[in-house]
Parts: sequence; structure tokens; C-alpha cells
Amino acid sequence: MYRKGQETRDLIIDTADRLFYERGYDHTSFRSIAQEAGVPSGNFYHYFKAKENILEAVIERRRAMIQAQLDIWQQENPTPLARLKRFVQMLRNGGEDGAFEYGCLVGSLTTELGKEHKEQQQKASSLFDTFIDWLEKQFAELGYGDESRDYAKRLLAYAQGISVVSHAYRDPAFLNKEADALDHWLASLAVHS
Amino acid sequence: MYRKGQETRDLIIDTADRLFYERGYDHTSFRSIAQEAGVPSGNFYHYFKAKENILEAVIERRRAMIQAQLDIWQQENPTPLARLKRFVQMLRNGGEDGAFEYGCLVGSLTTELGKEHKEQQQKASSLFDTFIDWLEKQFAELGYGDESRDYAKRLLAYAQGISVVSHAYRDPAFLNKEADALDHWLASLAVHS
DNA sequence: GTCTATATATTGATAGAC
DNA sequence: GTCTATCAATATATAGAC
Repeated sequence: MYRKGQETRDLIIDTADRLFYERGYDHTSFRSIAQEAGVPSGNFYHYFKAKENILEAVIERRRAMIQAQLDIWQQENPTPLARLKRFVQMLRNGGEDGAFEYGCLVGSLTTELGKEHKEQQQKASSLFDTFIDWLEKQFAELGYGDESRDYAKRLLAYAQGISVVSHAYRDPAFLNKEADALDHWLASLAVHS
Repeated sequence: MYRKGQETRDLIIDTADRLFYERGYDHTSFRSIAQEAGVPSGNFYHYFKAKENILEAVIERRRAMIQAQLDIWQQENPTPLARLKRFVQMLRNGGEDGAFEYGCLVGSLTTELGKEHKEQQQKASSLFDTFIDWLEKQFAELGYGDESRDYAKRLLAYAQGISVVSHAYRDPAFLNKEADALDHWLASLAVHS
């Protein structure tokens, strides 16, 4: 089938993105990406000089996706508390992206890369910053000054832990219960003057 | 060098335990274990019929280690609050087992196995139960009835999230700061009547 | 029980025709 | 830009001498 170059490149990235999430980075071979995408693996090197370059492209793709989502949440929710609760809402119903099945899209990648791909881990970890920066703005609007970033990191960390445990037990109910608990915590923080 | 059979088996498990933690399960080859342990890889199949059997032995080894640690904490701390704080203390100073460098011993393994070794993941996840059962007892002693297990899982989850984020950023300071925050939370829970 | 040698499959990566 | 064929390295696993 005929395809323009950019389309082929995007197709490789899209397929790699999904497989890296479902199978992990090291467990996803060129052949498996090639098979699912319908692109011969020998073709990859026309677009990427090595596997780690595919990973970089996938990370940048996830960053754009996350930022777009945060922008929508920013628009759709009028108050900082509503925005923080929208972040927590992401956990409910099994996690919007299948967190209970495959773990967090960012967290599981960061954990894997931290073992034997430490240079690449830094790039993946920067996806956390995208969330933290946005959460920090919300806490700042609630009146927390220098503490805003600490609260942002804490909320992200708690969400990560909830994702890890629900993934370990394959238990979506835990996600919902803990999302409720985080909502209560946020409500108590919002009355801060 | 001469070695009794049991010693060789233990040596393989010890070495695999460390390398699985530092490099991840899939990234640790028989050759690397053989090299570090000084045991030829062809020798492994006298003790384990496959790689996943080494993993099982490593998991059981970690379970025994965790249970022994919990027993000591139980003895050394007179009150349930002190015991819960001892659990949180584990996070401080980079994590007693190098959590900021390699992630949590249980959590990082569970996350990896959840992708493409789901049968083995269940066994690894049961290590969480060892912690949760113990934490649940402490909350029960504080007077929390049916909620004790929920609090136990929540505390474990938050500790996991803190570990994931500190590992992502290679930031031991975050572990200390968040340990303080968990201590405050526990202190507020302890006044429950 | 211990060791060397090796089988078989798969990996990331290349070469070169079209 | 696309594709086939293939390389060199490495993986788990096995066979068989000692």
C-alpha cells in the first residue's frame, strides 16, 4: 500500500507507543512493531537510526498528548479545585488509559528505564514535570505559595502509588476508592485561606 | 572451588536477587548471574529447570527477608504508632535498600512483571500482602475496625508512589520530605479514639 | 554435582536491489 | 522510500564428559 513518508513515520511511532505500553520497552522488538504496523523492520532505519530514537519519539508524542489533555482540563473546569479533581478523576474506572491493566503510561516506563536505560529515564521522567507544572499552578491559585510545588509532587506521587498497587492486584475498585480519598484530601486543602 | 549443593543453590539465588533488583528481571541473563556468582550457567539447570524458577526462589527469599524485618520492627517498637512510623522510616536516607537508585524492591518487580509475565506478577504482588497484613494489625490496634485494611493499603500505596517519583528524579530529598508528611498523617490518625 | 561445548531462536542493526 | 536478505551478538536451554 502506498503511504507518504511522514505517515509511515507516524505509524511506526503510534504502534511503538502502544506496544511499549502494553509489553514494555525492552520486550517490544523491531519485528513485533513491524508486524503490527505492516512496515518491514528494515524500513525503520530510514526514519530512526536506533531503537532509542523510536523511544524518544514516543516520549515526545506522549508529552504532546498529555499537554493537550491538560489544556482541555484547564478550559473545562473554572476553579483550581475542580481542575485538581479532574486530575484525580483520571484514576477512576480502571484508569482512562488502562492503568489497572498496564500501569501508568509514564510511571511504568520511568520505572523500567530506571534500571538499565538511565539516560532515557530522564527524558521519560520529564513527562512527570508536565503534570507537576500544571498541578502546581492549581495549588498556587488556591493560595499556597512556595508550598505549591510540594503539594503538586505529593499529589502526583500518591496517584502513582495508587496506580502501582491497583496494577499489582489487577484491582480497579482500589482506584475508585482511593480517588474518593484523594478528593476528600483536596477538598480539605481547598479551604486554605 | 568446592561447595556443597545447597550452598551453590543459595549463591545463585543471592546473586540473582541482587541483579534482578539492579538490572530488572528480563535484563538479567544467565551469563551475567553465572559470571557474578562464579557458577557456570550450564550448572543452573541442575537446580532450576527454567529462569522463572529462579525468579520464584528469589521472590520467596524476599518474602522471608521482609517477614524477618517486620518481626524485628514488631519487637522493637512498643506502640502501633511507633511501628507504623518505623515503616515510614524505611523511606528515609535514600531508602534502606536503595529505593531512590533502583526503585522499590517489590514495586519495581511487580511493575515489570505486570507487562509480559502476568503469572509471575501475582507471586511478586503477594509480597505486598506481607506488608499490608502487618500494617493492618497496627491500624486495628489503633482502633480502626473494618477500615484497618483500607488504611494499610493506602499507606503502602503512598509509600510506593513516593518511591516511584524519587526514583524517577533520582531525588533522595523527596523521600525524606514525604516521609515527614506521612508521619504527620499517621500522628493525626493515631488520635482516633 | 560440576564443567565445557553447543543447539536453537531472537535480538538490534546493515547492505543493497528496486 | 520500500523491501528482502542477512549479519553478528546474545538469549535460554541442552548434551554429555568428568
